Amino acid sequence: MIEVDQNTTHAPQDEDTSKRRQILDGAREVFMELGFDGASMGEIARAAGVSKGTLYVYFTDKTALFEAIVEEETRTAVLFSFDPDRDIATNLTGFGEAYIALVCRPGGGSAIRTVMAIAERMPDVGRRYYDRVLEGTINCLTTYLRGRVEAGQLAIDDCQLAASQFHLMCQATLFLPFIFQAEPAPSPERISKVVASAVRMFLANYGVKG
Amino acid sequence: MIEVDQNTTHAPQDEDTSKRRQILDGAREVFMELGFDGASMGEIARAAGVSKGTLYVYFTDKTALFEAIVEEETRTAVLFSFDPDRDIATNLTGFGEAYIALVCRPGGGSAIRTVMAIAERMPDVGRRYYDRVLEGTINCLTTYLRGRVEAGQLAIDDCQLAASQFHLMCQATLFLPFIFQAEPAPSPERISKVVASAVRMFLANYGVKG
Amino acid sequence: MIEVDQNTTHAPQDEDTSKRRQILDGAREVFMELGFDGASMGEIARAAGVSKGTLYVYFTDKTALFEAIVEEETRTAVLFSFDPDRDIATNLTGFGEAYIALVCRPGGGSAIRTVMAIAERMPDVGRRYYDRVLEGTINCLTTYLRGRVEAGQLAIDDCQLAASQFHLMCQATLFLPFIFQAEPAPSPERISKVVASAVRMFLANYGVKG
Amino acid sequence: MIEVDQNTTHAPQDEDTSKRRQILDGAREVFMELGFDGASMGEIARAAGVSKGTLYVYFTDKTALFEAIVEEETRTAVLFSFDPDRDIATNLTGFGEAYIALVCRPGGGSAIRTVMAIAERMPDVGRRYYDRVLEGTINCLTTYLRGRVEAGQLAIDDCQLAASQFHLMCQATLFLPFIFQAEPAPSPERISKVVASAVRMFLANYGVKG
DNA sequence: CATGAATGAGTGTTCATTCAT
DNA sequence: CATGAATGAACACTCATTCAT
Repeated sequence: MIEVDQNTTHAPQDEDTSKRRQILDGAREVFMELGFDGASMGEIARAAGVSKGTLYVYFTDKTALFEAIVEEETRTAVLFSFDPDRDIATNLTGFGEAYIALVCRPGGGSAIRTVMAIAERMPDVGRRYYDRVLEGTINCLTTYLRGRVEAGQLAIDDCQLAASQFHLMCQATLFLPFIFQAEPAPSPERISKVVASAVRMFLANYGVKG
Repeated sequence: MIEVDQNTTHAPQDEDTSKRRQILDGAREVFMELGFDGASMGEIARAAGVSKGTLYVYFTDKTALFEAIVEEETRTAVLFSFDPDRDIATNLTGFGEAYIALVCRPGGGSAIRTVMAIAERMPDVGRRYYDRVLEGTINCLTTYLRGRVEAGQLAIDDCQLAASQFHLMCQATLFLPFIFQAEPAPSPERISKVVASAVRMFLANYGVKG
Repeated sequence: MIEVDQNTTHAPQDEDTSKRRQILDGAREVFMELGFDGASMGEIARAAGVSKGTLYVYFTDKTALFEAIVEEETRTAVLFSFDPDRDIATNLTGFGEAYIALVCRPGGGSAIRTVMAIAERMPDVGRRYYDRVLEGTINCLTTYLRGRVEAGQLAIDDCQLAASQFHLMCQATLFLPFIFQAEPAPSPERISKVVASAVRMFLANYGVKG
Repeated sequence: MIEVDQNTTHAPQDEDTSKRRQILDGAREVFMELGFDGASMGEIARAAGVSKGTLYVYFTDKTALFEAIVEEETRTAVLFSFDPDRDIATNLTGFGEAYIALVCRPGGGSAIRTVMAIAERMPDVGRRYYDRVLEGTINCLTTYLRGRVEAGQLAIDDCQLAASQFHLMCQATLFLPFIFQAEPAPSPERISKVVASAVRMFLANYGVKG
């Protein structure tokens, strides 16, 4: 009758029980495909391979589960690196191509779409996602640019603005048609061309002449 | 006995019965605030000031009502004009500032957000909206640019790409934080500054030197 | 200002305005096909070629309209006649074949089915229909049989029972499979055979020997 | 306070969870009283003592629940037995009285009525019910008759037809008035008289003389 | 009288959530 | 802890009925 529970370490309060992982993975899949409202807890349970009840052991409600997914998404955001040994054009091109390939791959825009969709009703979620992922990406670039400015290789007044400009230019003709389902994912060649054009424009304006 | 009534037909088949307008207005409000799934027909009826049943007299189902809203949104899309008597920088600045003021005003991004959110499940709606509104806007600019190229005032290889680049650059640091609720609507001053920077960069690259 | 209404005879209180007829005809069609609950007033209005509102000018509600249909159905019930100049077998055969052909033709069982379906919830309707149509048909036969008994041509104790027996025997293997959609409407040949067998059995039992 | 519960599995996948039984019982009651269209899922839930949602755990929709009821009704169809040691008249009388007592008892015609009512819109349901219940009953009798024919005790050409004739004759003056609510359930005495008359007529025609 | 626009109670169905086991 | 049966509030949608014209 006495039950000695030696298994204290596998309690769900642990941040990463395998069950919790399963749920997060299943939930991401469903939420990203169907959006917050379109996703049902039943579907999520099925995708995660757990019972519906278990969902509520780890997350208080649908919203909390969704927030956890988005939160995680912000932590897994890809870090872009810049190689100081290579020239600016190469670094910008590498960054631009990697970024566009990432967001314009099938499913690549799901998180952006899903979070943007809910941002009005869950402003905190929207803001956190923007700050960590989009602004994070841009900040990465901002920091790189600032370094080049300090090294006298670029002439930029507002590096943050410049980073945002470059970030957006790389998407020209690519991201919006893709995410609105007006066009399929762009080919690597098309991406190269667009990013090359962005790099050219960027350096034409911010490059140090001579 | 004589009754002068030029609007004798109160039939719902009329394209613009006041009831139909009421419904469209109420529905737009609710759909744009809550998204397709988040909006309920009851809420829409309340917002429109009609009964739930009446909704179904004018629209076969929720989807049809939503599509009608989006359709209308594409028709009310603002047309941007370019004045051939003014110089390119002025025209670009005017376009950029008007566009950003439009989409970054409170509620200005709702349609984009709402349609983008549903684009995966309703690809036709997404595509039509993109084609008519976003591409429509860009095409407007493309045409203008092409004219200037032919007039020898600009040196652009791919005018469509250039238009998209400008269109996106104008949004730098503004639209994404706004739509993700990370920042409030930008001030006219901030818009001016960002658009001015975009114009500068655009002309630095595509302007004809001399 | 004075309006002399000479058209007093076409008011809806008249038992047979053409509008009333139209409605009854449309309603019969729809009720008989879909049953009381399955039929909608909208469908009936469409079938009758009048507006929904008009339905309520002539009938207080759906139930009253249904009752009027059934009532009418009882009045249009076919009268079967027996020819005293022909022999009993011929008369019974004629009656049997006519009756089965009537109820086993496509749509012929609709009234029976529809009224039977509602009889528990509208007992008056069920009883009246039974009394007037089914019992009416049997009474017709009963009267004929009674005449033959009095004429010494048949030996029947309970003529009503005998009439009902004959009425049912004629349906053997035909009506139930037909109305349950287990078999299509029987061929005239099959009907002949079954009725002939019923006549034979009937006379074998009730016929006067010698 | 002590609860003995040997049925520890409360899973709905079990073919006969008590909940499933409860639902079937409640649904039968409501469907048989009000018909398919007249019955509402809410009413059924109330009658079954479960929530509306639970209905959908066990049955995919209203139609499936209805079909399950009818299916079950066909399986519970009474089997009639004939005792070879007793004479034909006794066997026929036993069968006839049992059958009429069954279908003319209060509620005894509900299934027939309900299924017949829906047969046009759900032909499969109608056909299956007819085949299994009505034809099943008649086949039972057919088989018995065929045996007697082979034993030289009856002279019947078409045993199926003869069985159907007997089956129907037993109902004479009883079933139709009962199901149309024109008369209450018949007394055993009345049933006896009618069945006796049917047996007499049947043997007068098909009996072997001598 | 005839209309059909409008209603709102009601329908079948789904789903986030709870809880006994 | 994990389950999944059970719930009930909410949903999209239908329809008998009303009423201004």
